[in-house]
Amino acid sequence: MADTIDILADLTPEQIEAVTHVDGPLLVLAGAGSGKTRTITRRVAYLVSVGIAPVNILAVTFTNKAAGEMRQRVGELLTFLPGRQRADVTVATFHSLCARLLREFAAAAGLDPSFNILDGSDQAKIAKLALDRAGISAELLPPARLLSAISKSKNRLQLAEQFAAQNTDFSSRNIARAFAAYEQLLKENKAVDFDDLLLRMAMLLRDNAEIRTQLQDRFQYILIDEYQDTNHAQFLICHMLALKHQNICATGDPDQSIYGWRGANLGNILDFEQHFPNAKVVRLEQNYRSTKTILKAASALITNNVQRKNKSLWTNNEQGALIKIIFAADEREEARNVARELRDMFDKQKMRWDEMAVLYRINSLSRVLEDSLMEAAIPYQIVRGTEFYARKEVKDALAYMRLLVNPSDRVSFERIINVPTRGIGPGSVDRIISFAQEKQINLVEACRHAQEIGGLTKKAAAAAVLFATHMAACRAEFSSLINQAEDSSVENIDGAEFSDDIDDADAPVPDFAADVDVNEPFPTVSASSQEEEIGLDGAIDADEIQNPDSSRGKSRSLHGVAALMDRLLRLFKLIDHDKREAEEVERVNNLLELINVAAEFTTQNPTGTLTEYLEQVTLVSDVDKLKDERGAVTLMTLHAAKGLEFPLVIMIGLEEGTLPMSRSFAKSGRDDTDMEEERRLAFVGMTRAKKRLILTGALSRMTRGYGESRNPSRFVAELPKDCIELFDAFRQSRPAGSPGFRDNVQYYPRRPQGLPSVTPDTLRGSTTSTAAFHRGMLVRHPIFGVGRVEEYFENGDNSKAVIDFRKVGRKTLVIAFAKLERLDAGS
DNA sequence: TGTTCCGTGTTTTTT
DNA sequence: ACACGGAACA
Repeated sequence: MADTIDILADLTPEQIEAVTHVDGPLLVLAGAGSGKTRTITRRVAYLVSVGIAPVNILAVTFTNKAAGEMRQRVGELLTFLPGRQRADVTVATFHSLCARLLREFAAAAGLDPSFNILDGSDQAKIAKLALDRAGISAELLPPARLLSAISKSKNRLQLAEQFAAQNTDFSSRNIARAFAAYEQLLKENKAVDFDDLLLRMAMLLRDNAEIRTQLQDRFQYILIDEYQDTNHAQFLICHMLALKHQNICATGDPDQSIYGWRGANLGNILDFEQHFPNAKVVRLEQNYRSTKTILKAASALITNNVQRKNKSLWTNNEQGALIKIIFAADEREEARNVARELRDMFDKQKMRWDEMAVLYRINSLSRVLEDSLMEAAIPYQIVRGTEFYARKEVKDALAYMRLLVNPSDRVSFERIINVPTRGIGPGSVDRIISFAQEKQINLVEACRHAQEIGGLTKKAAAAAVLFATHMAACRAEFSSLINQAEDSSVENIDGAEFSDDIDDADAPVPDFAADVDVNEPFPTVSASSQEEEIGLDGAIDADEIQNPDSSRGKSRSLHGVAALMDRLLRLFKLIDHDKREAEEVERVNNLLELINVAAEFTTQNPTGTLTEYLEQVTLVSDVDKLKDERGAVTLMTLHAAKGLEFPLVIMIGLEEGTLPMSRSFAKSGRDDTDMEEERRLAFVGMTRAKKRLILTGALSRMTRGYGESRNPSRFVAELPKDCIELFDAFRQSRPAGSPGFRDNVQYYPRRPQGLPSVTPDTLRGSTTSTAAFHRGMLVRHPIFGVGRVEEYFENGDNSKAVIDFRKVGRKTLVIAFAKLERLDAGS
């Protein structure tokens, strides 16, 4: 029926073996860069081509981005199928798959189908509350330690009770009590954490034979990617799903296991053949990605791990350049070295910015780097922890939606009941919450009856009632989007409950709200048009928002979640038009962007509910949002880089204490499991590089304000001498026993004092006159956008200006390199 | 009640 | 050095 020629085109014999193995367990041990993604994608297509129904195929990936890409590629390969069926293959991450199934089987899992999924910061809040409730001080048991203990326990499918039974020492008894309080709080909030998604799914499969059989028959062919990073709960889930039909295909690479700290169990992949007898094993050892030099160095490094299955990667690629190793005096100089190397690659090797990446062990290392990249006018994008969905205004807006779906969500309620400030202080909030608990009603319901709550000020009570009224209005208007919450609380709902006519009668929009034009949507902004929306005086034009695009003819109307969000922002006045500071402009832009995300969601998912939307935004990770941004260097952690590749990779912070991290130093008498994971992390980083690899470090690094002296990483010393060239800033002798560079040391030319780090070559093309700047004038920077000059220091070629950029805040720039464009004369 | 300022802890890595 | 939470003030 299908064109299997196409599906098997340009695959190696080993890859074909993996692709065409249809029935029975299969383990694909795929070395770095061995074409694994391609192999499993083709395998899905192959299964369909031999007549297996797409609905019976489940592919589990590590990130949502990987899932999206696979869905797309599989779709492209399945052109022989009608479009409708192409989308029937389930491609998901473990977490999103479990979330989906737990909603489907909520009753059996003992969950409310509209449960919230807590993100990291919500989890931390709950942990603090739990400690509070259990009467344990945060210094006796730090919230982070509690959370890690809970997470470990849940990975083993143990809840508070079993934890208490198994651990009886003093510290564990405290943890057990806090754990129980934590679980109680989750229940009250109708919330689950990330680990719960896995644990509850595993328990459901274990305890409910009927559902287990049903899902086994639904997912007859299962593919699991990045199998080396699965934890015990995930193992149990795939094991139970695959038990009946035994068609499980696991792919992974033990040498790339870097999530042991999160409970990943290397035994899952190492013992696959014991778990699934008669498993076929295919090894992919040819590397298509890197040069011989890079591959040789990475292989040499990983050979130092003892707990390891031997494996030899090889490649037909060119020999390639030596790996540069550059050590600097301190982290600022290291950052300048990085900027110069990037610039060189761009200027001399004609490499595009988006072909380069800088990788580091911990997020905090990106700070200095950003400064020097800005100074050198190198465009970059950062994939990091504090990003879009962690922004306060974004979390606030999402909390409104969560509360709408789930009026018992205390975390969201506490977050936004007084945002924007409406006179309901902490005391009033406590009273409302207690009232809700007493009367066994949800929090929004409690607000509706605020007049009956003793101890509230008139203002607070009125505000609470109004809040409830607005919530009810939204709920009514968008009932078709929100239905799941009703499902659980109302028995045998008839359709009329959700019909439109109930809106006005049940929950009228209060009159006073008429001053907000609730029917006029915000303009949706695309990234490119955002700049235009910002007036030169630094504030978004309120009229632009209120009367969007009438002049452009087509007035776009918002649908689905985007429309709901738009309504929420207006109804609850989440955008303050009076504040006209740069900060507020950014807030507004973030919220507009959030509307865009919602609109996008509705486009891709026309029948998507609010719950599904919220789930998506909670489960996306940083890497998922990594855009293929043309013309920007990518900065990210080594963990985030897994699965990616770049022609040039620069790894920074190659020091003892940073990579490897100091906590991984072998404790006396223990094995060095942690150290081996650090080595794998370095291995993953190195094998991301296709053409060029540069490793850098600093001999002194600022930590908590003061400089600490550092030694070069042992991993550098483990690289074969004929693969590397050393550059060393200083002749300093190093402490005995530290890996040193006594042989063949070339010295990096030191930068003359007082000169900027970037070579004068970079000045070519810059036509900026340094004399033309003064306080108050508006300028545009190619990367940071528009800003106002706050201070200007004239100093010849080294003139600097402090500029307050609307988007990125205040920066100090060297005029000669910053390529600033004058916008007006200022005032 | 809301805002500002100061002292404290904080840095692994993430679904 | 920085961000956050608590205390003091408006």
